[in-house]
Parts: sequence; C-alpha cells; structure tokens
Amino acid sequence: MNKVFEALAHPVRREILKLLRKRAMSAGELAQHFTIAKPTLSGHFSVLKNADLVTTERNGTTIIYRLNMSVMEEALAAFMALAGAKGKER
Amino acid sequence: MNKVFEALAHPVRREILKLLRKRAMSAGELAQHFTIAKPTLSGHFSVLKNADLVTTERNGTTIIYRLNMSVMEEALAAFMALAGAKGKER
DNA sequence: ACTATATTTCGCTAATTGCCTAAATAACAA
DNA sequence: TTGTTATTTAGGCAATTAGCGAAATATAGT
Repeated sequence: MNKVFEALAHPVRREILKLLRKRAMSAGELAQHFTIAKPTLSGHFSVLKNADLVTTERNGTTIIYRLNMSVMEEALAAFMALAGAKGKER
Repeated sequence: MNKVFEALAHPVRREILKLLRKRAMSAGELAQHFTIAKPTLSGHFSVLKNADLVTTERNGTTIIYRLNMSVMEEALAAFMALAGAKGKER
C-alpha cells in the first residue's frame, strides 16, 4: 500500500489515473495530454504499474494502459481508514 | 492539494495521522510511538503542517498537534474523484 | 532485410528527501 | 539568572526522484 501512496504523490501520475478512469489508453494517447518528454512519462507509467494501479496489454506496437480498479478501491479504503473517522470506533 | 498527497506518501506521516485520529497529542507523545530521532519526526510534522493536515497549539512547553479534519475530508474527496467511480455508472 | 512507429531502457544531472547529531529556541520553575 | 524540559532549526550526508536526449527494443508493413 505504501507504493500506492507514493505513486499518488506526483500530479502527473494522478492526472494519468484520472484520464484512465474514463477509458483505457495507449502510452502515446496519454502522452498527448502532457508536455513532458516520453521517456519521463514512461517512468511515471512504470511507477503506476509497479504500484499495481494500472495494468498493460500490448496491442501490436502500442501498449494499452488501463486502470486497476480493485487496487484503486483498496487504496480508497486505506485512505478512509485515515480520514474516514465516521463512526466505527472502539 | 498536491502538498497533501505528497504528505501522505510517507508511512511515518500516515501513522502520525492515524494516531491523531484518536486524539490530539503533543510532539513528545507522538514521538513515543516511533523509534526515529525527534528532529526527524519534527520534519515530518512540518510536512503535515505545511499541507494543512494538522494544526498546532502551544501549551506551555509542549506543542499539541491535532488533525485538521476539514482538509482530511477534502483530500478524501479528491481521492474519490480519482478512484471513486463507486459502481453506479453504466 | 529494411523502414517506420511506438515505447522503453540507458546514462546523466539537478533537486529533493530522509535520516542523523549538535545547537538553538521557548516556556517555566527555583 | 540558572537549570530543565520540549521542540525545532541548522548542517551534513547518502539515497532517491524527476527530468532530458540518445539509443535500444518490439512489432508490423513493404
């Protein structure tokens, strides 16, 4: 879970997740939304992948990134354990 | 909001928040829960404070840290905007 | 085999982080 | 004022991060 929070710490990576929330996209498509160099972006992809926040699937020469919803939800649950508070004590 | 996510990226800082969720505590009290040096911990406090996740109040020689619930909830909302998707769509 | 496209890996640098010990500051009591 | 306790600031160091351009890899088409 630590890797997940570390992955979320960078604005570009959060934006990537936000884009993938709408639909799966190739690395190139994602790159069009940013002005940073592709190798840099590729590094961000690998952080997200390492945290299991995204999965990949090769399709010819392109690689499709998609959000890993289950891990996102686990992360959300972990966050709520911090911020949540709402009741559930003792 | 970026500062908040950066603050959440370190396990010690998340643990601090978790402790403060139960009740406000002084720096020294918090320190008892960790094995790291106090100056290091003080650095973590300042990251949390800078992100507005905690507030401080001096009480004699001690400084009381308390969770800033409203910012925690904003952060939770921001997180849900990323992970949210709570089933309900399509 | 060669070319083109998509993406990643490599090698580098600058900036930041996290940790420490030692020193400084703040508040209080004697 | 001196001493004591609580906490932070300063200074330094090793490790990590984020960025880049150039080179490497993978796949497909000709």
